[in-house]
Amino acid sequence: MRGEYSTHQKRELLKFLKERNMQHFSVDDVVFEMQDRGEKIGRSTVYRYLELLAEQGTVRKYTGVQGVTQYQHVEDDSQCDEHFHMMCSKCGDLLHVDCKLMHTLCRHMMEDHGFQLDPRETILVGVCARCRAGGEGMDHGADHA
Amino acid sequence: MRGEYSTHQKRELLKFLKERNMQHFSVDDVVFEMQDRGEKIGRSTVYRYLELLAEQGTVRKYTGVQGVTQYQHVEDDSQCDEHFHMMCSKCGDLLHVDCKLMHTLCRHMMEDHGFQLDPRETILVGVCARCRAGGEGMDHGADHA
DNA sequence: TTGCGTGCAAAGGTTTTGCATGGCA
DNA sequence: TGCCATGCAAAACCTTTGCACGCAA
Repeated sequence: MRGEYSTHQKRELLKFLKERNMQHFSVDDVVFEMQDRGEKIGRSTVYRYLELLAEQGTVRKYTGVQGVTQYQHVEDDSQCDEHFHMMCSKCGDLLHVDCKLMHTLCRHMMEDHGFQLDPRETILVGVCARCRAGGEGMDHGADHA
Repeated sequence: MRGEYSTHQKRELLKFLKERNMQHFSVDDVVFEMQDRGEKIGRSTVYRYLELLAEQGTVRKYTGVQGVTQYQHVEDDSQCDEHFHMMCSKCGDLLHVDCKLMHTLCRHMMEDHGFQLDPRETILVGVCARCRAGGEGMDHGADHA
């Protein structure tokens, strides 16, 4: 059965995940961070373990900018039904929105449109306050005039 | 300058787009449909022309399931600032939500969270009424236990 | 005739898979 | 010892790009 053994790579990856709880990252982020730490871990292993954790529910997968998969460790996702995620199309940052209006929206979509919204999968897209202010990340997007 | 000539491939592709106005499709959908029709059009041409139209604003690009780009022809998008799109995670259908609450949400996100929501890019994910009723498309999703 | 448009093939990037080796229990 | 886990390389995929030829104006 998969995920049975406790190995060095798994422990290191779990450490990384806990340090970055609720943050989003790509497989490359993991690989390079591990390299910097002097830890040896293969790309396939990262893919495979993150996939396993995603199936178990402690990690979420999103398709981010340019089709690159973003992962996010979620220690306790009981609260996540209550809020949404926003992604900045400029800098790629993933943010959380804790807000009563989200709950209202969910109920409304169901009652008036028959659509059962999934807050875990839905990502609101737009531009974050920092990028609107002309801050960082302005070198990314703008792929449509 | 790009997009100057009127060619056979462009006319055929435009015909396809108009027949499927507001529907979503992938490059493969186009290629195979054209093949079935007996029309010859190269994959690169489809990519290039859709990209051009996306820049001009008559076509939208979304990153869909498994990182496959989905395109959508939008004859008149003046209304689209006012509504959102929902994607059913079961059958993959893209639906429109015309609803005052969306406008409220936009304003709220800006005023209370400093986030400038982009209704053209945002897709609400969930399960549509038909699939909830146990209808079609139930063979797709469920990629996480 | 000019130069944009097209199609093929190759390259580019991300993710998956096969297989031999290594390591946990 | 048995079998899962790992890492490498290769394959699979989608998308972009280079280049020679075709075709619209």
